Amino acid sequence: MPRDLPKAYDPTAIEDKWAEYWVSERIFAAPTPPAAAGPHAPTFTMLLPPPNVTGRLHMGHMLNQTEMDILTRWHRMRGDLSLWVPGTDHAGIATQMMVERKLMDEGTSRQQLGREAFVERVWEWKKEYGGAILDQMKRLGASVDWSREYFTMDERLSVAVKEAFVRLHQQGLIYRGAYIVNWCPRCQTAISDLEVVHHEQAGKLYEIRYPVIGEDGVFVTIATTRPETMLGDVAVVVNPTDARYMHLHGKKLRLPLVGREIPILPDDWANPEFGTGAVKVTPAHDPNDFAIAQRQNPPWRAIVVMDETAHMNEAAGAYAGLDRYEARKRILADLEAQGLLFAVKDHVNAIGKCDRCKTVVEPRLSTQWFIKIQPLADKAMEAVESGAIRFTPEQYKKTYFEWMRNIHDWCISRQLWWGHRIPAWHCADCKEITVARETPAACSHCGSPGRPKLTQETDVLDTWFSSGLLPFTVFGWPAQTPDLAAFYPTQLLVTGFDILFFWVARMIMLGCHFMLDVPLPDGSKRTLADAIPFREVYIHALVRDADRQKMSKTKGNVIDPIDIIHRYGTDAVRFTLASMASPGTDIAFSEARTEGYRAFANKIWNAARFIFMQMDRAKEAGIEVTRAEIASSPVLESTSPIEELWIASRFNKCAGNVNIALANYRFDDAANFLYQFFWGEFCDWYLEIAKLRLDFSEGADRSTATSALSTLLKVFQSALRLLSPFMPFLTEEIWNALYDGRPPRKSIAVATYPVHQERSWIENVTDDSAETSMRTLQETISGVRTRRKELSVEEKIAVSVKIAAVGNTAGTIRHNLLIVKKLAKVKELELIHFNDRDSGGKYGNLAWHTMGKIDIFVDYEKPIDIPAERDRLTKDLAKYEKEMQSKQSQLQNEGFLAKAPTKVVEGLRTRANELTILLEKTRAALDALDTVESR
RNA sequence: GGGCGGUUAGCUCAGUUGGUUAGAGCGCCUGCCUUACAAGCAGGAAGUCGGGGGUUCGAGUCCCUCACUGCCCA
Repeated sequence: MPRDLPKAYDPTAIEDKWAEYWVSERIFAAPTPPAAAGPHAPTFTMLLPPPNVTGRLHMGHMLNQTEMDILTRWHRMRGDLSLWVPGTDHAGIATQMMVERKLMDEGTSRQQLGREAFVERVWEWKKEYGGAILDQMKRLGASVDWSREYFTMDERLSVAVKEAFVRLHQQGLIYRGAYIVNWCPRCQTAISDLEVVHHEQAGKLYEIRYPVIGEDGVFVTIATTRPETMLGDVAVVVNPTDARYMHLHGKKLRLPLVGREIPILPDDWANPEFGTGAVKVTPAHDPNDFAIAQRQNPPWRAIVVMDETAHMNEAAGAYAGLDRYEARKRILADLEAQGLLFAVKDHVNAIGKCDRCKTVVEPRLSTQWFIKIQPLADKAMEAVESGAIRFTPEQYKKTYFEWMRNIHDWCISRQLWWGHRIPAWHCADCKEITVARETPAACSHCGSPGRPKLTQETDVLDTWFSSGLLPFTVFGWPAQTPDLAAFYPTQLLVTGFDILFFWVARMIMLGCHFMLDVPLPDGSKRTLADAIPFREVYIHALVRDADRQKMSKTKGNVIDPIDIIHRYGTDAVRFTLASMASPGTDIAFSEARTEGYRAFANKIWNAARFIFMQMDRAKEAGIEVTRAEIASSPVLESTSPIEELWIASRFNKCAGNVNIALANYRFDDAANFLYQFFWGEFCDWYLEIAKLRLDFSEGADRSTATSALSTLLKVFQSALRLLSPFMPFLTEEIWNALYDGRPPRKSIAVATYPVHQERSWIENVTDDSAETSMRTLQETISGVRTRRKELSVEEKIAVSVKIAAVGNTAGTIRHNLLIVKKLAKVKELELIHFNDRDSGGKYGNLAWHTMGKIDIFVDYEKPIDIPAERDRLTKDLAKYEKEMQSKQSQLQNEGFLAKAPTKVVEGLRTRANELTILLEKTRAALDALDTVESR
């Protein structure tokens, strides 16, 4: 491991190397704790929301994984048994589509291949391309346990899915029946409510006249947005209170174009305000109409007028074979010709499209499998209500309850070939269904032999059914494995709100349902609080582009994380996402910020270079800090140099803050604390001051230099550990280099995470005193620098300075004269007593800057820019006067004095006193200017 | 139609149970190649906290209202 690092940080040169190292060395493998060994370290377990096998890494994944990785690395370094389980999802529709497209290119189709061969082809496809997204994950440095990688179609998971289905069926929670479902005519399968996206579209509302039978020239005019479905009408309903139609209750209508007689019925669904108040009822093609038909319990049957591809079927008579939209045109033309099209009005209606392929969904009556969801939802609500599962941000709890309360039975069957085939067999003899774990030998109803008589259900299960089981199936359920005992319930789920219902809610429902039956490791009965799949849910926001636009392929504003990583490095991208990830707020991903954080990485890189240079210089002088010493904590005493006491104190506070921030999912705060510490404190002040002692040349005080270097190394390696979960690559590289390639652990990722307790570094000193003193020095140095700038003193020129300060402050400056002189470029520094200062007289010919407790007089022979100086002072004066006014009015307010806490009142008084001095001095300075001018 | 958010510096965002002078990054202005870093250093400017009203000694923060805007569900 060479210590001669290149001048500029080049992430590409190191990241691949470490990504591979972590995987090949199995740094992140979490072994099953031995069952008999009694209590083990606390576990931190998390499931990776499985990406689709067809997927490619996008910014959302990267945010999600960055957050999970930071948390996992944090827990791991804190000593928890940390397990992050990766895997992919077989994504029924998406994957099937992908392979079908390929087959089309080859001039064949899945129908030609047949089911078995097709599924074989999908497996081949998966083998070849399915690992792409996980390979991308490896590049991110995601600290998952690769030995536990799963795929939802794996044999062991398939067995579990079957088991879950059979149990639910036995429990009467799965039923099969003819209901209206969302049907995608392109995918040719049923899809669940959640897979339909609604959006508004400008459409038309057609008013059509249905003749009343037996009353010549009398019509009921119905309003519909989808006239083609009228072919399947079985009734017209009107609101029972609607006076316009009361006399027609029980009468019949002649359905135009078809000629069928249909009844007029009263039903509350009909809204007198909407359209004409009369609603046609097409139970086979509209969910509301289906509900009406069920309510009305009619003697007639629903009439399906379209086929699976949304073309009109033979029931549509003359329109058979037409596409639904073509049929609409023809029907409208025919109605018009017959004078039955009463009106066409503009109308905005919400239409549902297939989430996957964006085809307009056709509600369709078909036979499907459903889960009776209410019993599961009840437990799932209780789990959250009782606080067993906690949401962050909390507001998502409301959304969750809202959905759970209005939940509908879940259609879990899909007319696909790729997926978990439903373990049910149809009997050719008795038409009954046998549900079983294995292919049954005989029909469980009539006993007909399996082979020729029983055929397996062709439908497969919704992909989300299997992913909903993952929190326990990945650990071996239904078997009671040591893994399940050790790792269930998992601690946390990190995900986007877009799958709150799809996945999160279903995991909670299924977890609470199935795991309640699994006893706890000690054999006792499990309660709901331990049946839950995870104890916390952290929901992150959406990653948008820099202009807050949603990323989409059509807009062409998709940011490819891999591309960004190539340009800025993984660490910088991770840090960007972390720093912007404040709960509940979407992230407008800004390259400018990534650039800034690449600069941050570079800053640390160069701090490392500087430190290594010092080590080399020390070595040349025969001084070597041992690896063991670097790895230890600094030992500081009250006599230690101020910058060491200070940086130790700041580091402790930073460590404390970062830990607290992470515990609260405040990735943004954590990132900002680290940024501020490394750059604003460690580099800007500590390193600069430490330089004054780091002199290993002949004749220099080598013990001082050695001690300074030793502390520097210790603080630096501690800080690297603190940063590591956020910038794992950079810190790994530098940490290894720091130990000359022989670090105390295999990876910084398994080193100890700093916590606030390292305050014991400075047991003998109150850190506050160090911080107060250091603040004085910083203010003094900044004050001189500001004053130098105001006077346009060239940076190279060292100036003479007089400083007037009160007791403690003066003492601090006196004890650290060298620091002030070096950092503020001062050649002579004279401390004068605060009371001796005389702005108008003694030092009137010197420029000065005032800060309330410290007055700084910079001696500079160049003439003062009087107008500029007057401008500045006048501005200051106005500012102080304004503030003083508000302070005084508050201090004169009796209500305030009586009711405000003493601390606040005292603070105000102190500030008022300070302002008095500032005002006085500013006025005096202005007067002095006049004097100077008049000379 | 029902529900939930958001509006703070030029941009993107923090701002805890109401409390002293509202913060950060990027950008902007000025000056520096001070050998760890120009992906840098030093200094600086910039906000009537969406409008209005109320509660309070005190409101970016709590309440009401209006405007604009985003999302979820139907």
